[in-house]
Amino acid sequence: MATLKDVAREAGLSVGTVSRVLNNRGYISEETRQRVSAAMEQLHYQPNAMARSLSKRSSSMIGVIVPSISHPYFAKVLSCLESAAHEENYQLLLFCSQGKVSREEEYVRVCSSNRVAGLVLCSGSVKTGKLRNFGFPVVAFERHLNEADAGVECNNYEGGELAARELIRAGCRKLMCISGIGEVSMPADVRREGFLDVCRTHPEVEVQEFFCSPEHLEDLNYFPELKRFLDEDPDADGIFAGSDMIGIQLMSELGRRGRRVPQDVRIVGYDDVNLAQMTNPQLTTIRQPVEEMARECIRIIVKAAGGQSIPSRTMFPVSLERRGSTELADCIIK
Amino acid sequence: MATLKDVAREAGLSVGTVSRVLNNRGYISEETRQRVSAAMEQLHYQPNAMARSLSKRSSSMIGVIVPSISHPYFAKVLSCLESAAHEENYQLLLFCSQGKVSREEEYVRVCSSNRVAGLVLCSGSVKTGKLRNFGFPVVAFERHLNEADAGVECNNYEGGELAARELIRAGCRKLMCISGIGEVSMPADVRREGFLDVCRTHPEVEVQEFFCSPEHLEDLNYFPELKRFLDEDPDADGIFAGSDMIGIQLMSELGRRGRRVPQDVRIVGYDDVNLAQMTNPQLTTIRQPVEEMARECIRIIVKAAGGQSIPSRTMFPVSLERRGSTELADCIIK
DNA sequence: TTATATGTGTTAAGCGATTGACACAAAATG
DNA sequence: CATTTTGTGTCAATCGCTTAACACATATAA
Repeated sequence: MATLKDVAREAGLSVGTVSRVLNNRGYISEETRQRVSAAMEQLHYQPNAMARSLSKRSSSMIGVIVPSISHPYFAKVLSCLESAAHEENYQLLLFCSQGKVSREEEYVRVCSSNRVAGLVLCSGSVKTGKLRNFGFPVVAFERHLNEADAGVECNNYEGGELAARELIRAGCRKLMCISGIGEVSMPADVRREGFLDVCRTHPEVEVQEFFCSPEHLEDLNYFPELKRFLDEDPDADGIFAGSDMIGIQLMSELGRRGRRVPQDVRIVGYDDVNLAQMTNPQLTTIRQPVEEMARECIRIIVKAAGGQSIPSRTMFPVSLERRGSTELADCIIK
Repeated sequence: MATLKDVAREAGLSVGTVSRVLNNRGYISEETRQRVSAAMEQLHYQPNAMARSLSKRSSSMIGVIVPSISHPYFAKVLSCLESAAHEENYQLLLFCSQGKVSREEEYVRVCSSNRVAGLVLCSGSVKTGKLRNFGFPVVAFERHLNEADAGVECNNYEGGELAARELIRAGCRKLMCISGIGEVSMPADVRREGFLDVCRTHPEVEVQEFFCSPEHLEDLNYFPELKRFLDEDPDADGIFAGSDMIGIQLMSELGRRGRRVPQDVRIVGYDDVNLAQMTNPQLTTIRQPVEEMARECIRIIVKAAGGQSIPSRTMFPVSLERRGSTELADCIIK
């Protein structure tokens, strides 16, 4: 492949000058610019990103670690991150931890090896001291910060509140709250708190709590657990699902049991993945502004790369997307 | 960050020796190995992948271009690719073309800039001459080869045949064939051919063809088109959906119209994304062995990186996954 | 007419590794 | 004892690009 030197020779210029053109430094005449780009064209020159990164001591790559790629929520996050990164001329180095801490740690090392400009951590939580001083910022996406340098999250407490109010508004009295993740200090925890706090102000409603184990982030199969929950509490009339995936599977299972949504039981999901609009009825859900959140992550990393200081915590609002699973009227017209 | 030099100093060895340990070249005593790894530990040394790549003139990164990340099919492909790449100690550089050729071409250039070990192209098709001689192999995933160096695909013709036979077996006589992509020389084309060829051998069945426009790969919303199709041909009793996403939305829309699946109309999807098992009824579909296909892609690139020659075309078999959307009996028991 | 701004070239060091040539031990083998 | 194998060190070049220092033009402004 052609190198800078070749381009310089072809253009009849020195390497220094060509490099100046590429990096827009110092004074360059229009004519020189033309000659350089002509030569680059001629030779199909592609600057060697490795060499550049080596020189600059940092690359234009951003690491991303997700627990699962095929989970629609993370697929959406990934998609938004890619789009935001592209706008800033960064590339994504993708890693899937499958929820395993050992893989997470390995991937953090690989990121460090590759001198990424930053790391977006959507997965678990590497423990104390493992993250600091890697020379690049670590941004936690919808995770508790632990050792990250910054956190981007949405208002999960408010999300829980919205869900509870929606079910109560629709007339539900016997509620179920199914949390996606059982571990402590996860976003799902805060959602549950918001939900339960609202319920407590309504003495007429009654709530049962259930927990799905976190390993289902990968296989996405919540059916066995959901069946158990529904067996245990068969006549709930309103269910808050900790994620849309739980909500969708819940509707499918309820259908199999002959319970109609929303006539017999109403469901509120969480995340607003695009699948939530592809079920019948469509799933009412708490929407996270994932696009904005992803953009913020990238912006933080770009800022840090530019030597600027970064906000340690950014919180985004959520909103209720009312659809057919809580409102009969919404079932009719699409 | 610590460099090789630092490690050498810390271990009381020379740079050459340490490099030998890292790359397992020449003779090294056990004691030296110990001292090196102790020093690396001490200094939290992470070899600089940029420097290494520059020296070796190739990196351990593999580029992947998909048209959409949030599409469950590509999310699955991506997930399998990541897993396979990890096994071979490669990393994934992720790009989303959104179906735009201009972005594809840009991304191919970025890959070239980054001296990737290879590129897996799951998206569209960069035209003549744009791909050859980049210095790394381009593997087309479920795409026609055009200018790629290798292709990995599954037997789409057989998939179409299987779908037709399944619907006919179930007693359907008035079929619809909805192709996901209208363009020529796409895998969906071959699927349709297989489907139609089988239908032709059954004079008692009648088929209507429909085409969805390819832009829905990104937004995933096929509803408007599907509604039109169903309006046009409201009494079909068997539908072959060109992809599971089409199949799922079809079932949702049919539900809204009061048509029962599988009693009134039977559906066969394509791909077997995990969502196909989360609907009610579950979706019968043609399964692609995506895991194996992804592994093959990575293997091809690793082979090429090792200087070996690579197969220009690899085809995998598909299989029918019979579920509730074509078989009433399968609706009852999960 | 000085100064200052603008445009270009040369040179050399550095980024952090890899790699090969060569030298020189000590240990194992014949 | 001579030879081969094993283990380590030194040195220098290379990968392709960035960047600073310095020199030398010409053009423009004060």
